[in-house]
Amino acid sequence: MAETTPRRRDAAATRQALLEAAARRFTRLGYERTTLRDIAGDVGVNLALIKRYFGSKEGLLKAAMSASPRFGGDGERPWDRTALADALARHLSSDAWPEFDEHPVLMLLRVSGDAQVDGLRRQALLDFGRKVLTAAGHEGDDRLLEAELVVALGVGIAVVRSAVGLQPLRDATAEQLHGPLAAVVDALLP
Amino acid sequence: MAETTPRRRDAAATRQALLEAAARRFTRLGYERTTLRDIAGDVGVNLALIKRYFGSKEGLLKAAMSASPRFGGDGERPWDRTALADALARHLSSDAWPEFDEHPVLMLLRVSGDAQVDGLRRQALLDFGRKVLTAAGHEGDDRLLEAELVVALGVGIAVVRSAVGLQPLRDATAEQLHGPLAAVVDALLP
DNA sequence: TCGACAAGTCATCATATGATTACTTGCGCG
DNA sequence: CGCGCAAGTAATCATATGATGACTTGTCGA
Repeated sequence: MAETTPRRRDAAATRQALLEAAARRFTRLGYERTTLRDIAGDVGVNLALIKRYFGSKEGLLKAAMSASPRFGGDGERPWDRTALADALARHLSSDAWPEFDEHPVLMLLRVSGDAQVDGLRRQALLDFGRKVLTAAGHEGDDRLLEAELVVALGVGIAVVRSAVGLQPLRDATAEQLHGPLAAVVDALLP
Repeated sequence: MAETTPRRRDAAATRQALLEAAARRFTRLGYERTTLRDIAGDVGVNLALIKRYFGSKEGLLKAAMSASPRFGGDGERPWDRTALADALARHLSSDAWPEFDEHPVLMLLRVSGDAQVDGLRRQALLDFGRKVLTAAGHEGDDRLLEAELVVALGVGIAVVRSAVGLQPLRDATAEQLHGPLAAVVDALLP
């Protein structure tokens, strides 16, 4: 958690480091249990800087959520039918997130209260559902419920792995998850 | 939330009322955001009583978690294969929990930190997984991963419904859920 | 070189909240 | 009736934490 290079007065780098430390703590501990002091401490910087850059704790949260990676968000190609189960298995396996309590989805859930934050969270999951739907080759909204069940399964896996650490799910590899997940996708969105 | 009958100095009733108010708040808001003052206020009683009966906030949480109903816990008959999807659909539909943020499962998740609490939570989900397994007619542990995926789906549905309120899942009835859930169970535990 | 401005720190405040101890009051039993 | 005890209250403390405004210092351009 301590910084590696002393980071000589570089606002952009400091800002970035704060965002990362914040994301880690919000994800692991949730909003209330992470303190600004701890985040500042992680980065090796003074508490007051957070106010300078993000205005408030809520502001920091929003920034961290906006910067957080999303399911199949970034460089990832649009999924097709077979890639869907694949991507799910990869993102949710212990391979991808050995630190089982740092999965980005968890930040969406551990946090609440502010309406704008709720919006971010909601949008992320809506996007994910939409993505599932098109990956499965359904264009209309007639299978939206089923798509949301796939989303729910993804969320549930992340939660169960992290918050509860249930075996054998906690240590399942992408390969082990792939079969069952493909079966579920086929069953729900044939 | 205010009490209905004035409740004349009845320790048992007061204790019970505290447990219920606590469960509601812990479930909706999580551990940190619920305050002892608010719980005491709900019941119309002084803060110090909580200490008297439960020792501490943690103690109250443990008591509330132990008293909370479980998936297929109480009077419910052991499930068989067909009853499983049925029970899942019922417990997770908007029929059963129109107050979508009061589902008992959520208390398991919103809370963390203490080892003993983690144990309670873990045990509840383990029991649930075991129950799924036997309901599906699998005796050994060879399909434990699949059973846990069913558990994860249940958890995920509750989370998505409550924390995010995603449509159409949020308003799905037991009837609407039954088909897809039965399909998933069949796919995972044939 | 040096001075201005952004980057960063310090000290302090206000408040919410859990804990705790001493007190009061209603109820039932003899 | 009245007394003793459990049920309940009041007042107060300690502390953690977010917010803030005034201060210090490093860096970079002219």
